[in-house]
Amino acid sequence: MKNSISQNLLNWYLTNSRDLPWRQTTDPYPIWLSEIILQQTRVLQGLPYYYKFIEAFPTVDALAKADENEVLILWQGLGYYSRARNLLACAKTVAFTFHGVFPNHYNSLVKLPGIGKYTAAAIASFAFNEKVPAIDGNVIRVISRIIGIESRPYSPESNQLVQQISHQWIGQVSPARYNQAIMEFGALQCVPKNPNCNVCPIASFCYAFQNKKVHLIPAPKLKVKIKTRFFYYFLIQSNDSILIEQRQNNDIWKNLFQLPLHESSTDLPTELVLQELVNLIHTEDWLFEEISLPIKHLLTHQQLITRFVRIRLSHLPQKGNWLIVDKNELTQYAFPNLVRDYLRSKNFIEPK
DNA sequence: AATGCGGGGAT
DNA sequence: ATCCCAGCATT
Repeated sequence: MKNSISQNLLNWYLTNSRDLPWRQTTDPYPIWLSEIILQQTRVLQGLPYYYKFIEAFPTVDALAKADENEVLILWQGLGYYSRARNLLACAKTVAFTFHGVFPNHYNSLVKLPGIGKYTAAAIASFAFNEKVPAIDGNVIRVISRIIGIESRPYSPESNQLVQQISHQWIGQVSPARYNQAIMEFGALQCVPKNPNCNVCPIASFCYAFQNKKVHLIPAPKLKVKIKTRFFYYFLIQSNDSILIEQRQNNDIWKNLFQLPLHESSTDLPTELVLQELVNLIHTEDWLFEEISLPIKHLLTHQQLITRFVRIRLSHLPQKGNWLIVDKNELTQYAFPNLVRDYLRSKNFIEPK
């Protein structure tokens, strides 16, 4: 006998699903690519990136031959850049170790870089119809509300229950369809805030709706404390060339490029900022042009307060990992949004 | 089990 | 402002 809730979800999906490019195929390459792009990312935000990647790299073998900066340039602006680095690492493994053929089981997929439990289940079910539930934020919300899981999402109790229910519901229907349907249901109908339960086909089975707890389930995540960092970037120009450097530590924007930076944990007066500039370039022979107002850049877990200092000097010093690049070559480097937007505002990079 | 990692859209 | 998104890797 078919479980009525999963059957309702599939029926709902039939008439409410979006037409998305990676849903028209069982080829694991576009499915994998879309899943990596969509980790912690809304479909509408990821869609243009998906098209860019498919066009630049039509196959996993083509992607495997790219160099990392090339991939980061296409990824620039999407965030969580370890996804891009792992995307390339995974492509290389598939292309060179598995001769261009994706593993076709969950247990093999989950070992690849950048592929965790959710993504392995998504690929295994969408491409190979393996019966493994893909459990993402949407699924946790939908199941929590229907069943009435009031413990915090991702807690052991919540995980245990969601797993159990998922296996039950995926049992009698097409695994690929079921996973698509419940996620789409969470993304479009059972949304986090103010879902329209009046048109919900499952409301009569829903614990949260029946008990007027839709706004209480799932329980809110714990808040993380936001750290503040002060960045002072130096646009150091000589003729049409400027200095850039690659970020290398285990920190935000790893492997992306930026301008020479001084970082501080406190706000600094302009004199001190200029003193730090002198410490960096070891010369007093420069022409101050301007210092920008502080620009606030919000990340999930920290806020950056950034000022850009623009100077000119007669010739650019070489130091550490600094690169001297012509302004016409800047498109060959991947920058964080913050830096790219500033370079754009100064016409070093063409407007979008 | 907790933490770090981006950027943007919806409310 | 606040929440959270087709999560993963590291500690």
